[in-house]
Amino acid sequence: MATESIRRIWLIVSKIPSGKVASYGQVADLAGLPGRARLTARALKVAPKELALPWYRVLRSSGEIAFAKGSDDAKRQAGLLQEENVVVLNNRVKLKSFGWEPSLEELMLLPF
DNA sequence: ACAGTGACAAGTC
DNA sequence: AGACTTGCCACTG
Repeated sequence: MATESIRRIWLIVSKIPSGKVASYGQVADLAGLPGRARLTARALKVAPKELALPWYRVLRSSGEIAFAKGSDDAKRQAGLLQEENVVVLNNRVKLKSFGWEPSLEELMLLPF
């Protein structure tokens, strides 16, 4: 069974809007877990696929896709992002253009 | 108990 | 642009 922290991370990820991306650290922060970027990575790895989380909208703080460049996982992620009109060049996304900046209302809806 | 290992990040050089 | 270091902590052997 997933821990409370893991479930909070899943909740945040589910709120990243289509066409936008967030970093592992940002997701952890929003989940009330500052400094826990690696837990975000773990949470995505163990997430049951029935949740259908938009895991591919989560990138490194640099905007890079976390998977090794050229790997099947990286290619799949880039493809999913481009379907949402997010531009992926050389395994990375420009956070300046596509980074998610949650509005106040969105933050208010969070359960903490 | 203990050492390694992560879908990471920020700081330093 | 890289390469390293430290901090994070759940999980695994």
